[in-house]
Amino acid sequence: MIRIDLNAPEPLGEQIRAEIRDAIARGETRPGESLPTVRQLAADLGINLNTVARAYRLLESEGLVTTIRGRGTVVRSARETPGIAKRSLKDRIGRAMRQVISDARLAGLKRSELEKLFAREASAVWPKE
Amino acid sequence: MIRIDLNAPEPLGEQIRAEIRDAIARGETRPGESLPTVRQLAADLGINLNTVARAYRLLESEGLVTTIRGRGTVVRSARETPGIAKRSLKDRIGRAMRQVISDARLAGLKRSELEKLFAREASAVWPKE
DNA sequence: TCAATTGTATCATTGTATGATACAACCTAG
DNA sequence: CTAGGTTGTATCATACAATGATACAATTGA
Repeated sequence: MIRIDLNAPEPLGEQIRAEIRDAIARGETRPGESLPTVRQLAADLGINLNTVARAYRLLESEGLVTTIRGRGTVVRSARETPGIAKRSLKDRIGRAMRQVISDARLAGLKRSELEKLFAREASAVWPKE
Repeated sequence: MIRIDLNAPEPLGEQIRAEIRDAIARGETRPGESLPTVRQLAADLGINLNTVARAYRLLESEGLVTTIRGRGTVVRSARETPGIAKRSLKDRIGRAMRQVISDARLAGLKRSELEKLFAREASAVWPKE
């Protein structure tokens, strides 16, 4: 179940992409499972079908889904890890993490609160460890 | 010292804003300290002065800095916390955190790696605890 | 085969980001 | 007190990205 915020500053397509990426990372939608059709999801969200289609194509270019005209879009199974240098990867994640933490601090969150939040979300993504 | 990436997908103004927010949250730039002038920073970064000016105005609207024409822009002292409901606030931070974690997972980071990364960045923002 | 279903391509419209340029407020040397 | 320099601001133009309307193409299945 995908939800977006029509008034958010983030583009609709980006929101859709992020939601689906997240659902896949958490294992909520599993390999082989079909995503809603572009028309279906567009109707549900009240937006244009092209916006959904573009989000799906982004996900395909990331290797997360496979889409075939006439059949639909399906979550791919264990994708081959793309050959990105781990150095720059960690840098990118690190910058994003830093921004979230700075925001939390400026917003007045306590460190312990943020730690709890982090632990909860991390456990949702890595359930077993 | 503020650095931006001219090729990044994020808008230049947003990058500047984020960098300065971060520097303030970490205490690298302290209350009373002056930011570079719009022309100075624009020249350093090789961009238009308006882009810097707009970023500064965003920061002012957030209550992080005060700017006076003819004098410059200065980091504000302990700002009064804006009256945002803590509920929606935590939701917002939570969503951002979730996205970072999902990204890390899909990128192949191990949970332990991400935890180290989190701890490091958190300590930079809350040095004493 | 033919209709229904699915994604794709094309074009127009709107809004945002950035930049060029001119203006206004402030400060300080003299 | 005044002139010139310094600082931020306002206005306008342009480029690009995001979204949407509409028509097209590939696949499926009765």
